Amino acid sequence: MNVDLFNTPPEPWTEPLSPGALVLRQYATAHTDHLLAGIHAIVAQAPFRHMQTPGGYTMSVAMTNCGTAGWITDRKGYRYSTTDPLSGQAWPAMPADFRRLAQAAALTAGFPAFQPDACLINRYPVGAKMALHQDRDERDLTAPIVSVSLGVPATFLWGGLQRSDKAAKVPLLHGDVVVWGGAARLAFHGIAPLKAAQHPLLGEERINLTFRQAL
DNA sequence: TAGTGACC
DNA sequence: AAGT
Repeated sequence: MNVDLFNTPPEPWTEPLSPGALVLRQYATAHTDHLLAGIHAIVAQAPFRHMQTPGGYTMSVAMTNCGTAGWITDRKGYRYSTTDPLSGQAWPAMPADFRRLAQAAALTAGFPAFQPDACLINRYPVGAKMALHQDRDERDLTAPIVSVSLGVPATFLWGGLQRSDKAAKVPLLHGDVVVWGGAARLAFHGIAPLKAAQHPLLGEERINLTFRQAL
């Protein structure tokens, strides 16, 4: 009997999504306590808020940012801003270990030059969703996207380069990391309405960290 | 920032 | 419109 089976944390494993896109299962699991502590400190400086879309609707996902730049949306459009519109101050700094985790994940996925300067923090209450969209507000589209899932499971919608392409449904669990770039950089993606569930660390919510090289 | 396509 |  191998006692180690019960004491060794799970090794991360990798699942290809499409050319240029990879799911790194459990990649962040060993660091989630630390990530959550960092998020709590960031949120104390830059609280979650429900932003408006250019169409005038309020997003169901609550957002904040850390890093040199933060992604924002309002009636005027989508963009990156070096300041938090709520405070007029710079976004909280990106913790060094957040950045290292994102860079290590990018390296594993074949993007050794990733220099993230933006970390969008999305909080999904039960029922929150994100419609299919492309991440296209970044300056250098050769840099990948790194997405870290925390809390209750979600269904990631992974589409193609055309909005009309059928999206695959990919379950994303606490600690999973998705990296996409290259041929997949402009793939449409989203999140299905969050189903009610309980997570030991996060209760009824999901938090997603999206690392980007924005500037 | 709109123009689409899906659609009940 | 990262919306319904």
